[in-house]
Amino acid sequence: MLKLSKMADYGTVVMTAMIRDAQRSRSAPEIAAAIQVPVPTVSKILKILARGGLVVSLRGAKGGYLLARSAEKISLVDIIHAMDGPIGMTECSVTPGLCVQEAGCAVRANWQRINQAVIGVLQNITLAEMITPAIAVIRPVDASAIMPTPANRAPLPARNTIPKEAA
Amino acid sequence: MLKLSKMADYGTVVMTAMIRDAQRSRSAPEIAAAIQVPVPTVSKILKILARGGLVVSLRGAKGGYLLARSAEKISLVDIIHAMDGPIGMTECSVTPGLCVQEAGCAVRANWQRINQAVIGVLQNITLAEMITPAIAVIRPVDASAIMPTPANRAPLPARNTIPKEAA
DNA sequence: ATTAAGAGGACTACATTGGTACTGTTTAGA
DNA sequence: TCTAAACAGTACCAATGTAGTCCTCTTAAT
Repeated sequence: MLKLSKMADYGTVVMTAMIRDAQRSRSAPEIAAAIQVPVPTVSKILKILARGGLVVSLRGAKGGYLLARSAEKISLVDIIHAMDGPIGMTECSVTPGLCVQEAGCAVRANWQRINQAVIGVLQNITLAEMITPAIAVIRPVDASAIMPTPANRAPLPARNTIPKEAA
Repeated sequence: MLKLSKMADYGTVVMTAMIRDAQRSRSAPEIAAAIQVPVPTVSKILKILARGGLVVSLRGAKGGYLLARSAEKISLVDIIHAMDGPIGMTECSVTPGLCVQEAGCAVRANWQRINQAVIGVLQNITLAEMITPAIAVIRPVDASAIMPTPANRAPLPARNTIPKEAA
């Protein structure tokens, strides 16, 4: 379904929970309680985010986590990248040398551009914006694209085998 | 890693292989040979594409497949949607009612808009463009186009995808 | 009638994901 | 100095999803 992992999803949730009163450090159990997610899971997520440099950890008693920088300076790509790794629509556009026909493949180059466009969308959305009632602007995309959703159920032209499902 | 499935990837490859001489029907084995992918796999992909209305099948001896419409009129969302199902960054932005959390979840509404933006990028790229040396443009857009999505002010029951846990 | 081709499932093997547990390390405070 | 709270790292398991194959049935040209 082309969706990001639950962990990346949780990642944004965890981080949004840290925006308010951002200078106060919070323990994993506290955050877990706030967002209603099991403590071990939240703990795991925070560790990953910490490794990604998005949150800062304070060890020891009275320790906890803080956002590493202000929510306006954290983008969705940052979070997704930390939680899920690189964003790439196709394997070959991230890891070269997997495909026999890489050399003469125009498709691959195009996928790489598309990746950039998608990343662009995500890059321009900040953590801070995620808790606003409605994102002000989603900057880099293609306008005419937005319009309606797919609904492109093809008209099925000239075919010779239809009877079955007409029933 | 936020990537689309191999099947969707293959889907685009299969379809690009059908662009040249598009009015000639091709059998699954023929296409498989052209793109160097096992016949059963290509066959499966073509069946899915046919169900999605992107290719037309001709049964019987001398049968095969044809693009259902011109490559300029087939977009990447069409293909991805046919192969992978709906595009949604988070589960909750596609299937409501999965998450136990406070009602004022602005995050969810924002994910829905982001989805639209990503879909927008994909929708504006045609199959025909995928075989050009480089996509002409991925035109920049302004998000006001994205805003006018239907009822966002709906009573959001759930936050994100949080499985039933708080028993 | 024969045969090439697609349709539709069923099935298997594998990889990834989500979630948990355990052990160690750090540090505030009694 | 001792204790307890809290993070760090890793290993593990269960469930799910994906990729790929195969088999049988139907369709249609010759």
